[in-house]
Amino acid sequence: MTTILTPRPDIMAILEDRGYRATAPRRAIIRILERKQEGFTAEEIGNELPGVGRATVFRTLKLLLEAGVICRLNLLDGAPKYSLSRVEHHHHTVCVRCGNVGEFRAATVERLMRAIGSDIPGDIVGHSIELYVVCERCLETEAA
Amino acid sequence: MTTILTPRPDIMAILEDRGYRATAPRRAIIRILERKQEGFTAEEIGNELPGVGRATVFRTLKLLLEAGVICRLNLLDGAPKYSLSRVEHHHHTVCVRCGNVGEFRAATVERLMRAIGSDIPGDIVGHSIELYVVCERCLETEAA
DNA sequence: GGGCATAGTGATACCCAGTATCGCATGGCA
DNA sequence: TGCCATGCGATACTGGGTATCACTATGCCC
Repeated sequence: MTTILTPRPDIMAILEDRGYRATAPRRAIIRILERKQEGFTAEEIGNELPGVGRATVFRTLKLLLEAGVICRLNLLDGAPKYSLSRVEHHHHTVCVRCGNVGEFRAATVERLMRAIGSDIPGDIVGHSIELYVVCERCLETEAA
Repeated sequence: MTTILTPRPDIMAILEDRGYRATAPRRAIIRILERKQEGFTAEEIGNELPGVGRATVFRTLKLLLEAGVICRLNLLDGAPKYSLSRVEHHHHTVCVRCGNVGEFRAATVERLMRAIGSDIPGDIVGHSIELYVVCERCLETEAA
């Protein structure tokens, strides 16, 4: 096993650690989303696996979400998208033209959130930050 | 006109300025959401106005969204909610227990976002920040 | 390796938020 | 007062996600 060295070890192992079985549909879904670089929809995954039921795709994405392996984010119009979490805690950039998703980390953000927390009544349990951008690729296409 | 002094002038007037007619259903919807303090769903509005069609509720909410009179946000589970924008630019707190929505403003956030923008490829066109909280009321209920 | 309990599966029907369509109604201006 | 574009309600549809249910396959124990 070399998983100790990789930032994202065998995803199936993460689910097994949580008591879930390593079934063929789960392996297939994981294999596909491991290759996705830019966010994906449940439908996309389903389309690449005609043998796997729609319900199973959603069930598996839900497990991965709970395990923190993937995260769910909203495009500006509210359409949902998933993305592999490559680093522990991060936020997303979403291109408003092509929908591509990027990750960023900023320690300042976390510090700021804690600071804001002290000004707000109640307990802060989490936050979500999305940066809407026009990505470099889309800027180039538009310039042309 | 006293609109200059009030933070939220006659909402119907805002739509009329944008070329939309002041119809009875629109007035009714606006009258209801003006009284909502804590975020609301489209369904809620529809339920309070049995005479108004579902499509009209969504159409009107869309106009108000485009005019910046209300904003749309997502609960942790992705369920959508609307809230009246009382101040120009702001962010939301969402109680993960009861779903109530609050507003907050923090100049630091805006400065930070600009700072982060310079580290990110592409053009930043907007951002959305949601703080997930357990609100004071829910904390009290849980303590009891 | 074989048998078995149970977790997981696909099909299907359903739910909810939101949109498209379409013939009818109404606001606002002349 | 009449006209007609804008807006309306009803309805059917879409897309994302969940519940149900009879069947299947995983993984554990022998």
